[in-house]
Amino acid sequence: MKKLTKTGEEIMHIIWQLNRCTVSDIIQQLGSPKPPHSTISSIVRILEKKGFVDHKAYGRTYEYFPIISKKNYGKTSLQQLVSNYFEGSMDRLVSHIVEEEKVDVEAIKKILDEIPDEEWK
Amino acid sequence: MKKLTKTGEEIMHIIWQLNRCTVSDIIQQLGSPKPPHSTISSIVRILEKKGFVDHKAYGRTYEYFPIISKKNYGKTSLQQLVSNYFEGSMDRLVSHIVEEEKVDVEAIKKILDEIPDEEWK
DNA sequence: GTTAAATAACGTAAAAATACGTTATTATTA
DNA sequence: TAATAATAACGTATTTTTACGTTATTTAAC
Repeated sequence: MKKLTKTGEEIMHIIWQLNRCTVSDIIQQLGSPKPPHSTISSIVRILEKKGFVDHKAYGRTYEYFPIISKKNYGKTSLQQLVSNYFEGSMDRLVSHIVEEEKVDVEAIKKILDEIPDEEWK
Repeated sequence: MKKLTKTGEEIMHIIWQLNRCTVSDIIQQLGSPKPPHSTISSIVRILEKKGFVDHKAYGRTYEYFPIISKKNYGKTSLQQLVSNYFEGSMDRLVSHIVEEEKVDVEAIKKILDEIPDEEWK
């Protein structure tokens, strides 16, 4: 799976949220100053070329929709991060989170307890 | 902190590992077919421009070294990932890891138990 | 209906990343 | 030491990303 660039990722988040949207819909979500329509248009076209979105034409207007889900992209990114910065070990990542990210151990234990048995692998 | 591109990141990993190195040192670490010296040279120069490495000149040769640590970059990347794909919550990330990444709950509990008290925040 | 404003995608300019040829200097060898 | 090979950074060509101007179509207003 190709990697999103900074701007591409920003726009993808909006597309993921709206699910099906035109370029104008995307611009509406962006804060001021609003970029020109053409700017967002070309970013979306590149996202399509890279395989992140596809479109359906309604008359002259394109409605874009994601073909790679946010969940899927996030999952892949996580795996890549772990592979690159945590020796490929999710265990190490968890250690890091507890030791460096100020996440309370008890909170995590509680999370673990809330997970139904069937998902325990 | 600027984001590494795919190639940039690949080279950074080698620089992190070697710690101080010339362009030739980097090429030596790369598998065949070896890219031209000039290719790696320009990637490293861009890494320097972006603030990931700096260099010290020894005669005509530059010795490069990281000025952003692997640990630091990984940490920042993790935070960004969590912010973008796990609602900014490390807790949610941990849930995901347990539920979707086939990491055994008992293994994590063991990790938690091994962390000394002082680090429990 | 005709004009004006809004909105569409397209093409392309500008900037950044990728990739290498070229040239200069250093090291090797005969 | 002269010729050759190896190795350096630099400059630049190519591709990709970023960003908009332009033109065409649609919608709104009169």
